[in-house]
Amino acid sequence: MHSVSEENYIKAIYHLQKGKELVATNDIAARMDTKASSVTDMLKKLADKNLAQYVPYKGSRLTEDGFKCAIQIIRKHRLWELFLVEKLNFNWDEVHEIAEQLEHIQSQKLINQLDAYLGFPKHDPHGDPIPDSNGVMEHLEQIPLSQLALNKNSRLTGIRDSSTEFLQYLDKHHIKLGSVLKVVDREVFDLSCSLMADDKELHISKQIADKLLVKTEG
Amino acid sequence: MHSVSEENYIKAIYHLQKGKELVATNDIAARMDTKASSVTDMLKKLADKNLAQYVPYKGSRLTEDGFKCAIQIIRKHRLWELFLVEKLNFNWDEVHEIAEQLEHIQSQKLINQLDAYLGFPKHDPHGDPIPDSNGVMEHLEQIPLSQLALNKNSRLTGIRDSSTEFLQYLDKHHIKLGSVLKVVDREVFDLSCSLMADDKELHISKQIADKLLVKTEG
DNA sequence: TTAAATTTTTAGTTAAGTCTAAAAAATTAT
DNA sequence: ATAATTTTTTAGACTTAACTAAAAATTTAA
Ligand SMILES: [Mn+2]
Ligand SMILES: [Mn+2]
Ligand SMILES: [Mn+2]
Ligand SMILES: [Mn+2]
Repeated sequence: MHSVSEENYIKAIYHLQKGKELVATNDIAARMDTKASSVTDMLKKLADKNLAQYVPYKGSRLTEDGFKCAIQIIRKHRLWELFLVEKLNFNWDEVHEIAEQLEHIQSQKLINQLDAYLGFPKHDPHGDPIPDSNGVMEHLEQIPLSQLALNKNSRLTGIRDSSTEFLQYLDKHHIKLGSVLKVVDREVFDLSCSLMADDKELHISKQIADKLLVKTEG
Repeated sequence: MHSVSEENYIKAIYHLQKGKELVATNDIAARMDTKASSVTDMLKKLADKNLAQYVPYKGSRLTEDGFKCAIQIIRKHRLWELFLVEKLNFNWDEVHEIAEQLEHIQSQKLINQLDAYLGFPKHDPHGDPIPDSNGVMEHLEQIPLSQLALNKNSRLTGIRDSSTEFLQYLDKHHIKLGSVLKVVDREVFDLSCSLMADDKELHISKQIADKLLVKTEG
């Protein structure tokens, strides 16, 4: 159907589109570690195929078709990540690279069977929602820990950074999805926080607190 | 490491090499449904990379490196096929195309974990041997049913054709790996055979009998 | 509101992998 | 042994997806 390259551009636009009207060419180039001129070329192709709307010098956005395509790729990516963790004993910091490859395998039946095999899961190993076969996914009400009121109990439901480095930082401090987090103090100077994390004390920077997405408890 | 295209050529040479000293350029082209001129181009590249030995106008053969590479691709192909059948409820006639894609996923850990998950299987859904992580695979003593002596019991251990059409023919007649086959009569005229297949009578052409690989029983 | 800086596009190359058509080599038949 | 046929290679072209360098448009700053 679409080339691997096209799929990667579609995915990048999808992720950058959050909120914005139009996605800047340079932002796509930065995210994909490529040159802006290459992006422009591809945007024209995606526009020809009616996968993206392209306004020269202004930016681009996915069309209905492009959006559907993006959702399917993300569905595949997240199902494969979960498969690797649940069935093949991978750690959550090892799966992204492999899922980047697996998400381009073309077979509707494969992905639907995999979904069933995993029990129609709602979230991937990083807490991100998995679209169902109709492209519908859960929207979680979650806020960054940096915005959580003092002494309020919360549970970690997601993260804003799935890089190996960040995931390993969390592993090191025994923080995982579902961990109970409470901010007991927040420094006015640098907005760093003192936490109770699953009954263990921990002090983290604002930079980290921004990346921890939580749902308030009770 | 190697491109998908390179891997496909390596695999083709491997499969065509059986017995032969050198593989003909045209044979590779026929198997890959491409043109001989494209094959020549690739053979030069494989030779440059020391994956194949290329003798202009004579043919080609895999080097030690190329052979090892081929075995790893075949290991992946067959493990994925088994995964699809065993875990995702695919039929044996549906898995080849998908495995053709999955065999190019690059991750040593992935394939070793998959192997372990499947219980270090020795054979794929079509009876073909699966190389272990060192590239070692079982060599089965098996003969085509067309060469089996009359009234000798045998068991189906492999097939020489994994096309959807042939696999569906076998399904239709309830023949599967492990089926007990006995040739009760063979026509002198066309070498077609009357069989007892798992206690059911069946008459098959020589063309079919050539494709059924069996191991004699008792 | 003009000038400077930034962003984006265009133009021209490159590399991988494919193709067709023609030339060269090898094989087979006379 | 020569001719005809088949196989293989070469030459040149095309497509996709990159790149660099230069031009054009937009945004920001003076
Ligand atoms: Mn990921
Ligand atoms: Mn994820
Ligand atoms: Mn196969
Ligand atoms: Mn097989």
